[in-house]
Amino acid sequence: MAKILLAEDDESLGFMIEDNLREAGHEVKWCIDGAAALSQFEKDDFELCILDVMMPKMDGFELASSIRSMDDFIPIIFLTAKSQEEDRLGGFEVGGDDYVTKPFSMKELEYRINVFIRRNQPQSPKSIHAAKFGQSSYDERNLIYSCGDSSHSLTQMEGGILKLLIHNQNELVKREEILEEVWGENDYFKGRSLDVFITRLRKYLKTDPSLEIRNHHGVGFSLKVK
Amino acid sequence: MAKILLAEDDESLGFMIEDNLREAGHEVKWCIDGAAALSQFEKDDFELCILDVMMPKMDGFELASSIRSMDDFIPIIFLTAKSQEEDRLGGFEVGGDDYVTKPFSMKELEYRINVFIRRNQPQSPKSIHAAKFGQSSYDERNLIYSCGDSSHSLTQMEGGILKLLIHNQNELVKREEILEEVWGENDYFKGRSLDVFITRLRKYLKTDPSLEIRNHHGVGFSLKVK
DNA sequence: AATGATTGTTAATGAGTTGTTAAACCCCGT
DNA sequence: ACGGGGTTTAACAACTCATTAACAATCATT
Repeated sequence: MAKILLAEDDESLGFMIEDNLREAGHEVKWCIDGAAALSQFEKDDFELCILDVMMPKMDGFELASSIRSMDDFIPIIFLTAKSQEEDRLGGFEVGGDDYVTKPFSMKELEYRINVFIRRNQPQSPKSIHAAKFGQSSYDERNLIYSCGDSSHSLTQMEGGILKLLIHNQNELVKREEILEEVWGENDYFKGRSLDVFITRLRKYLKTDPSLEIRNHHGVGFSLKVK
Repeated sequence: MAKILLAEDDESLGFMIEDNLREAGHEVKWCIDGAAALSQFEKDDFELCILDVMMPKMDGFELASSIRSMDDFIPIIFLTAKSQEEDRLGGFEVGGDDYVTKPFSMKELEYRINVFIRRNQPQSPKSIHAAKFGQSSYDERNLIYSCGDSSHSLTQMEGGILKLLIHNQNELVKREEILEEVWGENDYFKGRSLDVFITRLRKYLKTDPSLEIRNHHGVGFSLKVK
């Protein structure tokens, strides 16, 4: 499910965590101290870090800030024996995302891991993912544009373009960006197709007076939401 | 910073949280029970939810799963007085992302909020392309020059020249530099075009009295910012 | 101050881009 | 092969904006 870096000096605890996470379908690299974890992090690509705070050689906070300096985004979860607040806040200060206080159950740790994994996977297959904009909404998965009570189902191309525009609403999206994203290629005729679809989208969006697709001559389009 | 829905039935605690979050720059809607929070959520667009677990009419978990059925992504943080594990896990089960156990410090809550806000931001690294100069700003990506509340959309050439001048504000930019950068070639006629665009830019920039495009005879131009 | 070169400004031109409609094409299932 | 939905191409109208022209103002050099 995810590739996880685990830094934990307690042998039996570390082993148990590693084992449980493997069981849960994750790929785990367990390091016995902070220094080992750091060099492992540099060598390999992980999706999530679980760091014990109290460790020999390099503690969890130090390790976290080293990791943060390399990767601004990877989720970091601390394991801490102390429950004093200053320790927890210290963890957030060095760029941690969460902490679990010992003793903890594997179930809780797994839930916390899943929160971040879910967030890193932009689309979960089940979700409805209906983006709202203006007085309308667009369901990307089912390609349905709705305004008020009326709704209209879009084609692949229409939907792809609208999705891009919504994702960058009030922002200019370059012609080439759209062509690359929706068609995968950028030639003269695809460009003319794009214009055709823009016309169609404008027709659909006419039901919502707060929306407007603007052209920026020679550059691209933007979806203006009043 | 973020638009937050707060559901908390304890009056004094709710007020204090609302006040603190406002102080921290957030926009907060505080609801006194779960039912009120749910109808508020339906009416408005929030970026994050903070839900007390124990509430009259509709408890936090119930509320959370209603919210989840509408929005699969919005971060949900629970406030819980109980520290029993089954309660925490229940929170994750209905789609919660985090919980804070009472009593907690505002600092800790804010850190947790920030974790999720930070994670929700990275979709717009492009919109920050707005450079300020004088009392104005120029959004390079969207080719929009704004001064005060008025704004004007520029063409490619206008934008290219202005960008160069802003990047070298109060510095002399040679004619040939501009021609090379914007047109890719440097002949007599492109030079005359440049002069035309300088005129246009001067017209736009007239709204900002602290700005002036100066000519350096036989050399180039500079954007003077007082 | 006189001269020629450079720059400022405005307006006209025209090449190229976009908007729109309609027809042709293509793919898929029948 | 046929039909239907979706995409692409075609054709033309409408528009935008870079360029050019034409002339005025300014500057550098003498």
